[in-house]
Amino acid sequence: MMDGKIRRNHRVGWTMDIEARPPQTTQQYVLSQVRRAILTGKLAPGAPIRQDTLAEQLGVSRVPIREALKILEGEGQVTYRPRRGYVVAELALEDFLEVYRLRRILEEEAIRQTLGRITDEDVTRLEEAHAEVVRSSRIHDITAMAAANRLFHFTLFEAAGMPRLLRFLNILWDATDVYRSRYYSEESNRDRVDQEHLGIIEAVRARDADELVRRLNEHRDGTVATLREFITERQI
Amino acid sequence: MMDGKIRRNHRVGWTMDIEARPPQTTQQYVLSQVRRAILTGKLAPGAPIRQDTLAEQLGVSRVPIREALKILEGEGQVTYRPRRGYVVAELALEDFLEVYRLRRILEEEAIRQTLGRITDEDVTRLEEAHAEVVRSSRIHDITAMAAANRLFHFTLFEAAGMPRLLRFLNILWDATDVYRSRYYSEESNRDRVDQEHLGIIEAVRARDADELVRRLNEHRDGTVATLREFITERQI
DNA sequence: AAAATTTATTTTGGATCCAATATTAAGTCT
DNA sequence: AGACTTAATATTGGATCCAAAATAAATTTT
Repeated sequence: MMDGKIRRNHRVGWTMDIEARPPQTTQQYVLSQVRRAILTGKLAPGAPIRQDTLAEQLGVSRVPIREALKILEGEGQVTYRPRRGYVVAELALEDFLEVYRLRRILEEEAIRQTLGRITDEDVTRLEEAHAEVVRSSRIHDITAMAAANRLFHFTLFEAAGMPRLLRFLNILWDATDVYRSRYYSEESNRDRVDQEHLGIIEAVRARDADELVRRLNEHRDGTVATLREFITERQI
Repeated sequence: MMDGKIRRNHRVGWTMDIEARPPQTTQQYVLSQVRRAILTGKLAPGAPIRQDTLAEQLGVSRVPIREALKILEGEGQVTYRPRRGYVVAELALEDFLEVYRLRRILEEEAIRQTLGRITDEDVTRLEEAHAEVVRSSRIHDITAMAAANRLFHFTLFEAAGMPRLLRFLNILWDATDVYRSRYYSEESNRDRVDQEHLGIIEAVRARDADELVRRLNEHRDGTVATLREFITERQI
């Protein structure tokens, strides 16, 4: 085992793309980095998370690592067994379907609440998010598209003004982030998303709740059908 | 500030009632104690949580405290602001209503799933839980009744076999634990609960999903109506 | 050689120490 | 006195150190 001194290298030169100014606290920095590592597959599902290794890689001590891992545990992104440590959570087909089933219910609730109180500003932000989705879709920037897509949907969810519901939805979306990115890597899927978003915006503009719910369900079911295959083939 | 050595007194003589054998790790111990403190009102909503003080009281260092608080933050039991520390979460009327609204939706989903796969053993456990509710209700043991009541409902939720849904429900129940205990301190409320549980069991036995959902909603709405007043008077 | 046992190594959990920020108190100026 | 500035204190965040448990490797036993 190594035990050289910590260099806190993330304050100086760090090569990764986003993460412009480092977060307020180190744990937040660690949290975002571990999130990214899981998302990009650097930390693969089922892989144990060695605190020492991670600490060394990020140039921090183990303390902020542990606190960040506790948060991820709460979100179900990692699983924890006392004295055994943390493991990147695996998503069986069953779990995947549960996530989408819960999303269907909770998103309908959020959406209906939103439609009753949505402002023109919200609609504008929705359209802007959509524009960004299209833009990043065109240039094949999967990461940007995933982020923009999330912003698109959460613009609607946030407007509901239900913090716990929002938190649950975030957790559910996080759980399948990896797979969603895969979905966007197919051009046909990207085009489909763009198209469906248009229909969603239309329903929002018309303040037609039932139609909106219908379109969102359709939108969601489309991804589920495709992603199902990714999951099952991973299982083999 | 004091800084005497830690005595780890929770291994030896600790006066509190439950918590027979101490949990595997200190953070688990801390977690359960802080939970209890919030539940009993020792840590009142809005009150800042001083890590040093808490550490001294529990006879541990601040490290497990911090990890436990991170979990509670994830559950929304405490709020956190970097460099400012943790505060016991306050539940405004709005939040309270959100919790029950989400419970209504999620519990219906859990229940319907459960009814399709429930075993006779589950029903037996449900009846046992009910018996325990009645027993503790009779002897005016509010804490025991709250625990038994929770077991009663979660026997149904667990049988659904949906881990994320179960976790969400736990979070929602935790958020209003304090108020539910108050509800049970009224004898008439306790009797009402016992009665309604009988109806619920009946619907489960008959495998009548719609009837079960209806009864559960009624059951829930009853508490909401009463608890609403507790909340509003606290707000003043 | 395979199983069981012992020893060595790794890894986690917790305690203590130190630095940085936030909060409070004291002092200064108008 | 009230507002502003500066010093003192309290509190959090992070690093390091140590003990206990788990895992891996080596040894012994059958």
